[in-house]
Order: sequence, then C-alpha cells, then structure tokens
Amino acid sequence: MGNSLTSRSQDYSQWYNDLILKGGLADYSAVRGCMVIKPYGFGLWENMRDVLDRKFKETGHQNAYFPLFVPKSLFEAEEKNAEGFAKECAVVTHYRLKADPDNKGKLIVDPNARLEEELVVRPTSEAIIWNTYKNWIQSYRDLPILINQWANVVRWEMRTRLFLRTAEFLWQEGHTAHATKAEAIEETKKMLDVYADFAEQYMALPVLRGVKSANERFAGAEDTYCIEALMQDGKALQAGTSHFLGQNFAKAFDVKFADKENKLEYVWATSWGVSTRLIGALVMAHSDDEGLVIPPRIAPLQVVIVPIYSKDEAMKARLDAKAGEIIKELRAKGVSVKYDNDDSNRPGWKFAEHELRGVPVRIALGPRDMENNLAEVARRDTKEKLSVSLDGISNYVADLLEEIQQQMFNKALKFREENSRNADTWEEFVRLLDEQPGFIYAHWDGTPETEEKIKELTKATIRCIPLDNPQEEGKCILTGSPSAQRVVFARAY
RNA sequence: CGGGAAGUAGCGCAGGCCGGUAGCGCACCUGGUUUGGGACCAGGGGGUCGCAGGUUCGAAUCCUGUCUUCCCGACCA
Repeated sequence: MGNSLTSRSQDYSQWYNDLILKGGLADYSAVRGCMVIKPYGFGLWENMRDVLDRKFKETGHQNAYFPLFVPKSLFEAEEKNAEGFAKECAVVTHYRLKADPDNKGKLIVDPNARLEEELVVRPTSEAIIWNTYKNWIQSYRDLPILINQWANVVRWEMRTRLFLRTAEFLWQEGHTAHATKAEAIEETKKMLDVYADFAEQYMALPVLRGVKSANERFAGAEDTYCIEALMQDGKALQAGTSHFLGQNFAKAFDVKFADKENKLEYVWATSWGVSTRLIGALVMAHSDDEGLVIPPRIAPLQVVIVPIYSKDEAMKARLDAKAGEIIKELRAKGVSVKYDNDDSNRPGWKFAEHELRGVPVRIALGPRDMENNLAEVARRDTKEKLSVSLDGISNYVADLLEEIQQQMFNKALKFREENSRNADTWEEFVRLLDEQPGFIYAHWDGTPETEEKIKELTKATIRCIPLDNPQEEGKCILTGSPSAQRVVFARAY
C-alpha cells in the first residue's frame, strides 16, 4: 500500500528516509535541519541511553549538567577548538522581542536588547566545563573528575540528514580531568572500549576501534580514538569518539593542581561522546526493504502478539486468555511485549506494520493454532515463521530473542568482512571505491597532504588506524613513499 | 552557498502547456459485512491550490518576486 518502502537499489537516501519516517522513529520538524523524535524513536534512544548510563556509572562516572550557552570569550579560549567549530555555531545576540511598529501583530528583535557579550549555543561543552573545572581543582586530591552529561548540542550544518546530521542532536559527553597523562590516556581508551562493547553487544553493530589521522582529529585534541562502522551501502560511519585532550584545555583555562610535592601542574583531560547518530547507524546497518530491523536488546518493543479473531466469540475469549498467559510469562522474564488486539486493523496490516517498525518477534495466535496447541512465531531478522508449541513458548521466545541478537551481529560482521579489501595500487583503490565500496586497507605515507589529496581525488578519507594494527612494509598508494602499515579508507557519512 | 526537483485536504498525487471557480487514492467519520500477509460495500466530512504582487471580466493554471522542503555537491558527528 502507500506505506511500502523505496527499494534500496533505487535510491539509498530515499530508502533511509522512508525507514525513519514510516518506521515511526522521527518526523521532519518546522525548524530547518531539526527533527522531531517520536515516542518509538525516543524509546529506542532511552534504551540505548540506559545501557550506556549504567556502563558509565560502572566505570566510576557521575552525571551533571552544564549550561546550554557559552559566552563567546570562553568559547574562544581554546583556539583550535573554537576554530574547528566556529563555522557551525548558532549565536544568541539579543534577549528580547518587541511589537513591530510597521507590521501589526508581528514581532521584531528589539535592537535595544543586544547582549553585551554574545552567547554561543554549545556545539560541544569543553569550554564551559573547563571554565567550571578551574574552580573545582586545586590539589591532586580533587582528581580525577569523572563527569558525564546528557544534553543537546547545536551544530549549524549546511546539509542535514535525519539522525545522522541534524542541526540539534541529543548526546552524552563525558569530560574527565586527571593528574597524569597516562591516566588520561587510559581513560580515553577505556571509554572507547565501553562504546565498542555497547555497539557490538547491544546494537549488534561490529565496529573497528582505531585512532584518527591528524586531519580527522577533534579540534583541540591530541588524539582522537573512534569506533567506525560499515553501512549497507558500503559507506563508513563514525559511531563514537573518545578524545585525549592532553593539557590543551587546562592551559587554555588555566587549570592547575598541586601535586604531592606541592608542584603546580596542568591537568590532563579527556572527552568522549556518542549521539542519536547511533540510531542512524542502527537503521542503515540492519534494515531491509520491509523496514527497520531492531536488535532485541535495545528494541523499544521486543515481542508483539497478534490475535487472529473470527466471529466466534468464545474463541476470541480463549485467544485473549491464552495471550494474557503468554504476556504474563514474558513480562516475568523482562521481555517487553504488546498485545495488538486492536480490532480496527486486520492481521495482515498488523504484520506489515510491525515489520516496518522492526519488532524482533511476532507471535500470531489464531483458532487453527489453538486447536493444535500451537502459535506461529515469526522472527523479523530472517522473516522465518515457525509453528511453536504453546507449552513453554515464553522460554522459546526468550531464547529466540537472544539468538536474533547474535544472528544480527554475525550477519553485520560477515557483511563487513565481505566488504573489507586490500588495495595495493592507485588504480585498484579507485576501482574498489566505485565498484565495491567498503573498508579499503591501503598503505599511506603518513602525511596530511597525501590524505588531503586522496580525499580531493576520490572523496575517500582515512577512517582510522586500527588499534593493534599489524605492521607491514609497503608503499603509499598515491605517492609510492614507504609506509609501515595499512590504514582504513572509505567514503563516509 | 552552487546544481536539480517539488510545494494543491492529515499523507501521497493529478490538474497547469491550452485561464472559467478543484479532483483521485490512502487516512478520517457513520452503518453493515469481515479478520491466517496491508479487507469490502454504502453514505459522509474536510482544501483562502506555500506566500506577496502583477496581467485578466475571471488565475491552482500566465508573469515577477519571495519563502520552504527534498535530492546532488562544498562543510561536518
């Protein structure tokens, strides 16, 4: 019907937008480049958030909240950071509107209400946070500070895309302060591992863990670690970053502490974040032409039960009673389940609708099954349908959810492996990018100029230099200069 | 900011070249029959045609301007 999805082969962008709109995750909003996250999409975000938040707390972090507005003078304190974000900042210049004297019923910005100092709407919070940390840190006894905040940030991008790049997005940003460089680096890597584990175990999304080249590094960081995922169209997506900030922000905001010998030292810093972009990653990694496919562990709804009613009222009552039993058992196991007994839609409509929304497991319960003590269990990932005995069905479904979770990860991993290739010559590199897009492992001479040139020529960037990358002598695909290792190239979102 | 396309009912669209006072599908409301892969019949409600000017007896339609959205680039998580 009108709800069918554009086929992927036709237009990947359209397919992606359809998935989000028709899958019920989000809507376009009245504000350019922003979106409305609908309850179903927000439920997904809440589940992701809850898991991450638990992991942050398990690793010793606490939540706090810092202001949305950053005075311009603070924002510009760390020069590289300010420069990096300057082009995409929304800025508050006035604090009042007034009636338009020339246009009844309309408002204009009151020119007399100009702020003495402009306020930058945070594109990231390092500046405001380090300005605060300055007051919190005097001694090594005050360290480490391990704080995370859940917030929204604004980056005024020229071109936006639902979930992947919206002008405003939700995220978490961790900001930590440490007494030693080693401790800060350890923190940076630890949080990268938290992200990678989350992506793989909960989102069923295999990721490469690596470090960014200088060109792709976060503005103001010494090193940017990242997790990189591969989407079904062969493009890469940066799914999370963890930055070792060195002493850059400590120096910019003059944050020093007295060590045990009473010597004053600059504090070492990290920051790390993941955003609602993860939802975009999830959509593009797992969905198919029937709609979303959401991994069970973070699905807003894990199981839906669809009764097949008939005129027979007694049978209807039996179906309701049986469904009630199953729901009770599943809920006792911590499985989220909905009984879709809304009589205004027919079963076929419901099947299609829940597939569009990516509900991992559907149980159909009808008279035919009841007579045989069976139910039809359908899994979303493979679209397989099985007749399952009603005895112990809740155990079966609980196990199936875990199996789907595993299967989705395995499938995505297999896809990534099949779309990861070595390129040894420039011709091969260019051909692979166009004909078999994916992660391309190639030698690079290590210079920013070469990386820039490759980007200009092919739009491919270095996604990361994987951690524990095998060392291998070779020649740069562009310049032929010696190289000690392959790095990962791809076109990226 | 460049290059395309589009703004007509809640959604998706037709009508536009050739001007005559707006239509289709879905959704919605009422009644009935239905329910194992997006049901059917009958009846019904809903639109200053993105906005502002202009041409004309008359504009959804022609002209000018303007705003917005989507797609493709540049920028970026």
